[in-house]
Amino acid sequence: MTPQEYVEQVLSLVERIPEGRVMSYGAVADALAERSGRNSSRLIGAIMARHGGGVPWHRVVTSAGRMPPGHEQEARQRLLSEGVPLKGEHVDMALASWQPA
DNA sequence: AAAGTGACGTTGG
DNA sequence: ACCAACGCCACTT
Repeated sequence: MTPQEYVEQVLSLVERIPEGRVMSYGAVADALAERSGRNSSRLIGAIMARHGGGVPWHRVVTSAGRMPPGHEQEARQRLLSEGVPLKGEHVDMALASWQPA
């Protein structure tokens, strides 16, 4: 699978994250690991940074529930408005974390 | 081909 | 609970 195809897989998956739920970068990488032969949370971060504009990027956070550097404001507001359980400044991963069936 | 890079993850202080 | 230091790994130069 070419890098471009992988990008499409990642974006497709992010589009399937339901409102009010989130996935960590690592969880996205894990979910596509078998299909893609890749498993790097850092790569997901890079992909979201460059190609995340058209998908619900705010539903992808760090494993600790932190939001992307430089977009904390925007992300927090969007998450709040769609009912993602927050715990102070971070997402309550125990409640919000989702993974595909 | 080799070195640089980073919306990460984990661990130890 | 917060942060720095590492580890990591696939992309980019």
